[in-house]
Amino acid sequence: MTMSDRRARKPAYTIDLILLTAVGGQLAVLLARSPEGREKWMLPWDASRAGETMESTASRIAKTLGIAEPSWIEQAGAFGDGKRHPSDSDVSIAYAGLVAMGTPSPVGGVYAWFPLADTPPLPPRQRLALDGAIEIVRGRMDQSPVAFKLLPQMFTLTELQQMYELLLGKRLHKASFRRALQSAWLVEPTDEWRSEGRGRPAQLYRYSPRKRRPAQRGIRLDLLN
Amino acid sequence: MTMSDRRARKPAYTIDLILLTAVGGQLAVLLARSPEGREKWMLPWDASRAGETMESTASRIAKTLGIAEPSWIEQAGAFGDGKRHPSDSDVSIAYAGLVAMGTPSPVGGVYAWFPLADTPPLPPRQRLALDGAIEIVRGRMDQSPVAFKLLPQMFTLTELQQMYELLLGKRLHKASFRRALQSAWLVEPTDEWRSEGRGRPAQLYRYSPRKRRPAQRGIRLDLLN
DNA sequence: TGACATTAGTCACCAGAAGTGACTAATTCG
DNA sequence: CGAATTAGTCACTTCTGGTGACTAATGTCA
Repeated sequence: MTMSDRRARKPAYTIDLILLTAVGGQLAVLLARSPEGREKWMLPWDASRAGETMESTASRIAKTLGIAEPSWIEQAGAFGDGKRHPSDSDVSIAYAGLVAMGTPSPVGGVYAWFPLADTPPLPPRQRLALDGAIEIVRGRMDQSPVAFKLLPQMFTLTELQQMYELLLGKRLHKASFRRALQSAWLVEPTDEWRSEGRGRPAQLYRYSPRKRRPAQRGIRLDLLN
Repeated sequence: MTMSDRRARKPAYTIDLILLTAVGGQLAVLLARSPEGREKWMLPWDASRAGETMESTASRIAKTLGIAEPSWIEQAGAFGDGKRHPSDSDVSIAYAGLVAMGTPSPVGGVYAWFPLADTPPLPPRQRLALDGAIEIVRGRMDQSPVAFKLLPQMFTLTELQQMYELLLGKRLHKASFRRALQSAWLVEPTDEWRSEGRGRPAQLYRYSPRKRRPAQRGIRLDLLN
């Protein structure tokens, strides 16, 4: 079953895919034009096929969008509660996926990236799924190398910092950021440099985490507020 | 539909409830005796009824267990992927709930608290749900007052510290813990004291978070390891 | 009754982490 | 060549958390 023959029968549950990338200094989500109206949009979705895991369904959906394998994928929750959805399913399982910026995207008028600040109205259940997925991604920053998965394999430290600033929604100090990066052993320098117009060229790094001590850190009760 | 007439028809999806509490210095989960065998156990579950949200279904299940409203509840993910489940549903949505220690529990031989380290075999899909729920609860410690929801309304700071130690799986230093607690403005002292046998009596506190500045803290890249 | 054990609560010191501004380095542009 | 621009580092300060030792208030028991 694909999105186009979604009226065939009522599926038990469907998979919603929230693909995120960074474009123009903003997070953006991939939406599909709804067959129901010229200017109606929705999250890509489909029902699971026999023998598929939920995550492999999400991957398959990504593939049909012309996106190669997302660089990261994770379940973002189950949504239902009577909210409307393009499928007639009672419940949909949302998967959040990240796509490295600069990945060649589907052209055509069927799919398009929308900056998060400027998304069109969505079916109510998908709106919840999208908001939940963003929260998941932002919340995973500390546990998962989310920022790296939004960048190409090689990147400058300034690009990495800008990605963190984008996800955190606040400016970071250059020296602090690099010091933290250093002590976390997350990146290794390559021998390539990139000259971006004016200014001193920047060294390119790649993500290459090293095993370390279990990061014996203190309690952070202050985050509870 | 209840657990006992679960063969009536195949539900689209079911709700699994993972109720956790602290007993004897350990986290424990509430399991129900399976009708299929004397010594078979399972997570409490049920199908959603018409007009119910998924979360209210979870609350209702808790109520049928003789547990008053859990002090905290949150979705812990959707599980399916062909793993077996007492229901025949394709997918189950897991909800994690916390019960304050000392809450009167269902007697009878149908329900029982099992320390996490000593749980009986569970249906495969429920095993995943349980593990996922524990991870969720442990991971929410920084964002949610999870530890407080496992304690009665009034508690000593030593009890609170022990609860954090239980959830974190490591010892904390008394002075550090209290300093962090102080600067987080999470508790307020009552004018009651509790004498626990020998030793100086301890002052009782209650959870009473005050709004504060958004805790403008640094980046924690070290957690990525 | 008075020393001792036990638990609560606090203090002061120290080490390490993060905030910050200023500095040097390497490039383009005019 | 000099100004502008971006990369990269340094040193100083501030703050947070780790730690052991201290005082306080109770019960226990010789």
